[in-house]
Amino acid sequence: MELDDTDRAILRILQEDARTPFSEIARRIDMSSATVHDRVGRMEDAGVIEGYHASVNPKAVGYGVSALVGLRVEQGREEDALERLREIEGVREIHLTTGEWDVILRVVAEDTDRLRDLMFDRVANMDGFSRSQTMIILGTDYETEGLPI
Amino acid sequence: MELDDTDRAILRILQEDARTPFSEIARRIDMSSATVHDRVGRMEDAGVIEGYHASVNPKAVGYGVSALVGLRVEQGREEDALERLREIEGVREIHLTTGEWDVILRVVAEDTDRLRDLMFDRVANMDGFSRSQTMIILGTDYETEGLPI
DNA sequence: GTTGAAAAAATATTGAG
DNA sequence: CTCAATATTTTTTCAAC
Repeated sequence: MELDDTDRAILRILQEDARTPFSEIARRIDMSSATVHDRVGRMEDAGVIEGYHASVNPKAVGYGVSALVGLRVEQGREEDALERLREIEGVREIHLTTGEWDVILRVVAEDTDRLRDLMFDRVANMDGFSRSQTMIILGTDYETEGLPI
Repeated sequence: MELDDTDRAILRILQEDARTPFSEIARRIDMSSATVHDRVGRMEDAGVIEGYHASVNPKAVGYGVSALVGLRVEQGREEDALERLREIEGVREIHLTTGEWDVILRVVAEDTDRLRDLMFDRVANMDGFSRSQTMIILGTDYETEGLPI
């Protein structure tokens, strides 16, 4: 789908605050709210907008620790290994990467003890991985909400 | 702020779809929508809910490549280095980590050429970093929307 | 594609238990 | 804290340009 400047302006606003009323978006981009409605609907249908999500403070729901985990996968075990990773609670993202690691996970845990349990009981001892490294996120200095559009 | 099971149920729904009408949430958790409204407002005020964001398909807006970038920061240059990283377009997250890297960035770029520009012109040659490694994300196998609540 | 206006639906507010 | 009822605002639809 081709996006014009109006679409991009709408996306910028919705990335920032997905609950901005269409009437307010319309006012800001100087169009009618029916147009905004129409364009948003088309971007949703086309998969440009993938969804709307509340972002929840991890600490408020008991997750004190985040980490990135690099993994080396044994040859031929990829499919199986990934499938088991997906089932582990606390695993939020699984990325296939170039460089030092084949897979990088992003995980959350209640505290460092639980993170250790997660890593040693469920990941490190899991068949199919030859090496792992846990990089605990001490703090997140910066995080944009969305892409530069 | 203390969260009870009702609050958590609301958070689960809003993480999944931030535009779910309060009336629909009320129906699902078997409460009135005024209650939902009240609880959501309090969770917003308390910072439990940090915001609502549309998630945009990166490819649809021209970002074909994502990467994780590990960086080593020279002693005493941390503040200054981080500040300059924040200003680079395409840098979406800056995490301070334990382990092999001091800082891990998450970046997006239009294509691998642009990623190379970003990395070599703007990051690798930047003062204050002694080593860097770019891990291109070949694909994301799995990504949860939000936390396990 | 866009619009203004009407209809439908949702959210915000109020007052009381 | 929760609710029902009401007031307000937003979303959605639609004929017309």
